[in-house]
Amino acid sequence: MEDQDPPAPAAFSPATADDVAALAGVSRWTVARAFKKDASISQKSRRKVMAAAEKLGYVPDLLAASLASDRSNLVALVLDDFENPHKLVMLERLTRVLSREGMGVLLVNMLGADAAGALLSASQRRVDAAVVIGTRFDDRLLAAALEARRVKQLIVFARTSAVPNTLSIACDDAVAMRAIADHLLAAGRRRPMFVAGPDSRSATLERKAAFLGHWRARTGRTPGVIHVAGYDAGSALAGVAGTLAGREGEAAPDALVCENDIIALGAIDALRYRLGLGVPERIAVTGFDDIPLAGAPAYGLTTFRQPITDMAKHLARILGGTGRGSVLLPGRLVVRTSA
Amino acid sequence: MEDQDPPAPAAFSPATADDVAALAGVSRWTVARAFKKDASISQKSRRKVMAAAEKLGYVPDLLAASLASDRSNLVALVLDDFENPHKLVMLERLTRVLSREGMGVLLVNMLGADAAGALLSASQRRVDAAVVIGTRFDDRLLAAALEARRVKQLIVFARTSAVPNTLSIACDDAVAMRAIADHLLAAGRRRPMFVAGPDSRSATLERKAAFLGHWRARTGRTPGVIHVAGYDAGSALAGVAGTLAGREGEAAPDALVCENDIIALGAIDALRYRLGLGVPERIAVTGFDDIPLAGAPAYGLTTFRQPITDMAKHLARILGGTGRGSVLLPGRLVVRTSA
DNA sequence: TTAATCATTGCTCGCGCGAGCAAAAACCGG
DNA sequence: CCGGTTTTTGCTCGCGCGAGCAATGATTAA
Repeated sequence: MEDQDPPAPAAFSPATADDVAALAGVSRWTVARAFKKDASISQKSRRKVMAAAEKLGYVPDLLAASLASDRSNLVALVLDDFENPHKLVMLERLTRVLSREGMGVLLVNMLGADAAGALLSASQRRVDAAVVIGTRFDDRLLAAALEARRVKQLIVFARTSAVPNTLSIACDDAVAMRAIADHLLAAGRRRPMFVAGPDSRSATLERKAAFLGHWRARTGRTPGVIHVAGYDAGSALAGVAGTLAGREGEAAPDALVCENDIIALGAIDALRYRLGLGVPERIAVTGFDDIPLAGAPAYGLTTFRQPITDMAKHLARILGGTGRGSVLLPGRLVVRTSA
Repeated sequence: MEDQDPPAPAAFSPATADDVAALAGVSRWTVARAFKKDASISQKSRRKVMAAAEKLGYVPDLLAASLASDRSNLVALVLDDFENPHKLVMLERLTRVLSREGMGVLLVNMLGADAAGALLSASQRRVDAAVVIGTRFDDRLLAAALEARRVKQLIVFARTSAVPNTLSIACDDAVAMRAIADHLLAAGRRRPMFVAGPDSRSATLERKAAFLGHWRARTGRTPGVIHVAGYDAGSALAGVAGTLAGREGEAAPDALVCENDIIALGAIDALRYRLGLGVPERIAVTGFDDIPLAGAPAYGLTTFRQPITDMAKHLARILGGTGRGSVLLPGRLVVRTSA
């Protein structure tokens, strides 16, 4: 007797719908219907099926289902920036909302802006849609990639998009930047500068354009711009410190409007620890995104919060069939101590 | 003539191996071989096939391949904590390394510690393995979930695991905490406290145990412990401020050893902005993970960096078939100004 | 030149399920 | 109890590909 080994779990082969059907005494398709909402099936058979399924530990195989139908209930989330903690917040919301709708999330790292490769690997898994969440990627790059490898649907998240055949779900940057500009004006700031990331050619200059445009409209003057070398705090620190070193009086800004929170934190550090300028006494600083650390007392960053949950819900609606076009959702200015 | 509309891209149906085979004048299986490394195929046919594939924009359908074989080349990454930016670093490394090996990443949000649900949705997509990256999840929970829904392989990442049939890839916490303790001792600190997260029952107490044990071994005294309410900076701030308020002299610690960087940042803020205690003059603070912001001048956090890339590579090796057991990789103490 | 050997190619069968329709069963008023 | 409905159930076919073997052609030793 060799009853020593436990029933080798490695050799276990999961139950199929046929197994359940046999046990429940119905056909395979009745089993399928039992697992489908709004299916035409009697309470009695559904109960029978569910009992049998429970006993066998059966769950429908989504892979086979994807192959048979042409929906995979899988969406690719394509990311090109893992330095901004705000991306993590987005991932959390998106995975939460999408999984509640029964959709899976394929996370794709868009290394070195290889949009084509990213969308390719997504399409190989038959994703229902690819959602691009990024700052660096270029619209033209995306358009080309979209043309070459057809993902059924391309959705640009947290940014507007000029790519045709593309939906965009974003927060209204123009409104946001106006709110920031008005807040600074109301606080008596008169010589702001905009601190942007390196990708001057990409669509992230939307915030920049909105801010500069609104400020000019209200004051007649166009603020200067600092481009830092990367979307990380270190680059922002170096860039801001380098640009502002030695500026005094009217040549020095009295506010820095930053493209996002990470850059803003770097800017604050540059002002305080490199230039010895008080924030907000001498220079006000604003960010964008409201990352978790923005609220830390060390920074107290005044920033703008995007309605991520609403955006995620809208995405789910689009993927679910309800919900139609691109949207621009309103966000909210979060005033803290930095401005 | 209605050549006005471009060939509707929506109706486009991707080429299959059969299409390529027809165009190249070979059989479907020769096409498959052309796309497989180390397959038995002549140079000539491979070139023919590749040319035809290029022309049709064919790429193998991984979904169908997964169904036919029993490898999906899909790995579930199960996360239960999206507040720690370090998780984003891990995601970046893991997606990068795994995608280079041809594996896809399914991101699963383990909401409310629902390990069973998370593993279930992973298994429904036939993942080759589920990689759990978390702080909150409980080993028993995991064991139960593993039992119920068999994922072929369960791998615990960045933590050791006592669950049977499980592999673990982690940094050696014991060595790490010893390094931190020794560093503090060398700097003359004598009354440290450990700042831990809320999950006293979970396996994250490994770091705590390692630190307390080593400190006791070297000094004969057991440091106190502060449990904060959550793994976020706000909770850490509140918890540390609340616990230390009013302590003076010998009753006050001269060092706070924190379970991770997020808690450490909250602790620093508590000391500086609530208690008015200088860091590191009055109290030294250490963290764990070396998140990007740890190096910001506002904090200058002394911390411990895990070898994420090596850990990811080891994971890829395990999934690829080479690479066998659990590992404990060495990390590195990063000394900055906070301790 | 012939049989043996090897590289290369083709094929049968099935992975687990869904769409869409046909068959069966249940229901209903007269 | 019957024809007409409506609900419920079953079935054929195929999604795109892989495992593993059989067949084909190429190559070599005898």
